[in-house]
Amino acid sequence: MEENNIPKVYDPKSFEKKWYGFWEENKLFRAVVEEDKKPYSIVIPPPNVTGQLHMGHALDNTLQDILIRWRRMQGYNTLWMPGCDHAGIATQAKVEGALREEGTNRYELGREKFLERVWQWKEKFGSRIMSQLRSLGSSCDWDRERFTMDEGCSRAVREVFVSLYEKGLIYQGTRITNWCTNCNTAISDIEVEHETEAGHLWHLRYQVKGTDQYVEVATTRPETMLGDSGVAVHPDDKRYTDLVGKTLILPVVNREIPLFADEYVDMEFGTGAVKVTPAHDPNDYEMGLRHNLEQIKVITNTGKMADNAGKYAGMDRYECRKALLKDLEEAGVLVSVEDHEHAVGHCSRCHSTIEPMISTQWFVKMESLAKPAADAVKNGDIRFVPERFTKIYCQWLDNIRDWCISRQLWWGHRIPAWYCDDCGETTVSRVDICECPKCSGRNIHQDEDVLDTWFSSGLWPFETMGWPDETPELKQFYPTSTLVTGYDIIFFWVARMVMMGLEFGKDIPFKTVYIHGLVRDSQGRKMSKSLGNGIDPLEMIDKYGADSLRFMLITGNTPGNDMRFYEERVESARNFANKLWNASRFMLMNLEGFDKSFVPAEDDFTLADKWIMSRFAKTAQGVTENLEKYELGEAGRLIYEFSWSEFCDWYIELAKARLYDKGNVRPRQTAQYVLSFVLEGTLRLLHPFMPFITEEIWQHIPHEGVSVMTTEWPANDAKLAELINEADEAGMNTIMETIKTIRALRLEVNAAPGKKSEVILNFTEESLRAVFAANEGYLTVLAAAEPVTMQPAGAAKPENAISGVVNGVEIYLPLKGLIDVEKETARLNGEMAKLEKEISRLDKKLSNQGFLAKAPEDVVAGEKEKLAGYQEKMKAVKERLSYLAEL
RNA sequence: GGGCGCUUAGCUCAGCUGGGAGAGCAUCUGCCUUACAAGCAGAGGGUCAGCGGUUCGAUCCCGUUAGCGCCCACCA
Repeated sequence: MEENNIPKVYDPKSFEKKWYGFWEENKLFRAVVEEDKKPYSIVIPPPNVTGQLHMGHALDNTLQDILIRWRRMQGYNTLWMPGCDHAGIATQAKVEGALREEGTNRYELGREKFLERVWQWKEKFGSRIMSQLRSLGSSCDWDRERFTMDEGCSRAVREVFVSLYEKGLIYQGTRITNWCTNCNTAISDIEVEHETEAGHLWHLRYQVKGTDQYVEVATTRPETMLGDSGVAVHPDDKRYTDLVGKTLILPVVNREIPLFADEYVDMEFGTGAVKVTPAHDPNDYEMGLRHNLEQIKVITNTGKMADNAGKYAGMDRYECRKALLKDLEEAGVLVSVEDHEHAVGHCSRCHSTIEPMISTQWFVKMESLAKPAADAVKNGDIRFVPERFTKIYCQWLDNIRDWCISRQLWWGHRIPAWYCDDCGETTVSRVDICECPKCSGRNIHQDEDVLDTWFSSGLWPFETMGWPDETPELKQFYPTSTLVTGYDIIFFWVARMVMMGLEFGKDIPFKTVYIHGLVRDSQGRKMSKSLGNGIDPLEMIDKYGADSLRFMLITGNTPGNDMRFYEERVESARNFANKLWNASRFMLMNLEGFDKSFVPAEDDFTLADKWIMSRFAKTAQGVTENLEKYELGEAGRLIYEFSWSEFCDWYIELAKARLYDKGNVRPRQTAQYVLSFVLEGTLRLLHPFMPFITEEIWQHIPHEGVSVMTTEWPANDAKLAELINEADEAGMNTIMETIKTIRALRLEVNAAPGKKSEVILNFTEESLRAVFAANEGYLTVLAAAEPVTMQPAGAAKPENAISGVVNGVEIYLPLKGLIDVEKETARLNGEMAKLEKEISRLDKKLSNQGFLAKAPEDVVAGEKEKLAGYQEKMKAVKERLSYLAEL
């Protein structure tokens, strides 16, 4: 931005990359441990290396960057730790997809070669993501970039796994888990999404052995009958009392199965008799254990019918259902079918229907870990913003079940367990072993499975700081200050981090959890690949600049709520940037002769100077307060309003006269001083929100220091408070109100824009006259008022004029020609109606004894003042009306 | 079956410890006024979802109803 040749339009592309490079070269994001400095730290929610950043990431990282940049300016020693997540199942699926297109698959490739491919993928997308974060402006300490599968994280994972195993909190078990037949792996409970679906309830009858009697059962999944090993009824169910203990013949299969009683059964539902399939239903599994039933697995890991399914073997589970139902019907076993809505579990990754399946998996015992994690939030050590997420978090932890952590995948942290083929011993070890510690046999092999991705993400806050070593980083930056993330991963990630942090980090992992919502499309739909409604943040950055995107994402919505993405709103943020750009351009064009050392004396300042500085001080305070409350949107809005509606719309206009009058040096220098002071301060306030444009402008206007990002946060300065001046603000407000009224009146009479209007002001509040007299020029410049006659309240009022009134001032625009009496009367009548409404409201309020007795004094005084103001206006309006009536 | 959120201007949303509503976009009227037409100056538009309650006073607090959305949940 050279003074002679300042681009007229804001062009973010011309400088965003440049400044990011500048910040990095100067190591301004670098966090260095300095024990005497107060720390502020954030660990990034590591984006998955599956692909590229979406709008949700843009929001998440903008929020973090604002907090980090703000705290940095406040003088904290800030650390923003960046990195990526290996995202086991998701990334593996991506690479497998790529292989499929090449006509091969991971089994053909083999484990080792496959993993090489995934690492290649990781390199490509990991660096792409990091470069996208840079485009957004994220001020991460890149020298510390981590990956959940790098050496350090792997060591931490190993340590935690073994340690939990030694404590008896990790165990291996063969039991029923959620199985995704498509991903071909077990998944944890929270990876199952339940959806209500319209299905059927098929009623089947099972013959009681050796009799003509039948027991009717109802099922939503008839194909599982092939694996039935019993039928259960409630012990109190009189209908079945006589039959309990009898044997039934399972149709088609002709297996003999027991009819038994179990409390679990709901007598009200269906027929009160439940077919029991221990191998394919969690409840049946439990009943099976209680009654020692056989577990007959009739569905394979890939969703086909198993060999023991007789003629149905090899069929897909749904094909089998169809075929079986036909057979059952023909055999007269199918009694009836009714429509039935029920919740069906789906894989959160691929959305295929989950099949409960018995398999051997590793689990974490959660109870003893969950309790302290819930307590940390209940007792306030960790705070959720917004607060309502506390309940959601606690409810989950209070009802937690064991966590299945093994996955039948290749991409991930391999489970550090070895099996001895000679003696059968299982060894869990911190280091790889090649010999069985029990029998010294060398016929050992490592567990094939890998850990749930969230197992390593759960260690993120301390594993990235060097744990299990006791590092200076841990000492200074752990616990971290704030965690910023979406509500969708509170259970997956936040809760796990708290549990792991308390258990291994020996402290909570973060003090505040700042939760944001989802970014949806303009119709409120989730952005997704399949819908094709996703909007690429980079595309928006390319079109409008990162600052505009950032500003759009954090304003106009409230913490924890979803937001809709409208390109129009990015455009409007861009317009704001452009406004700022031009304000700076204006200043630079008028900075000739600027003297850095010049400091105005108290009486050099005009009313407008003092007013804008007071407004700036209040804005700085308001912004700070809102940032402290995590109301980033409100903070951004305050800056927007101040810089546009006050600084640009009023102050710049008012400063022009002095700036253009080059012969009058001191007033001109004062205007330059104030302009520069306020603009520079505003840039600092805005920097966390819009880092690029603020740097670009700041570097071109008078400044001290290397970068705006290392300047002091304005509200830190105690002197700022001294700028606040209520009396000057009040005086200026009256002038502004007067100007607006004159503008409206001029429009009313279609005054030619270029022509001045004569204005007569009668002051009912005499003290205002001096204020106006000293600043008469404001009216001329901003309201085209000339000449302006100022007189006391009692002075004669102009006859042929239209009028307006603000508190303390009656305003008259004398007209050369005749006034349109009818039109003016109508206008004033409208005015009067509004005033009457207000006055009667306040009258009523102030004659209410209860109000007078119970409302706070200042409120009563305020209402009285308002009433007096309205009454005064009313008086003026009525006078005018009666005057008009006489014409 | 529990729990939560939302309902405010035509649209999208603010309104943070109760003193009678704001922004952006859209609409209408004037303006190419030497920073900015990505702009300037004006204007219109809302019984703050319905009903009850607390209070001197409710968009805000409590209860309730309705609509929408989300989360949790092992009734076949």
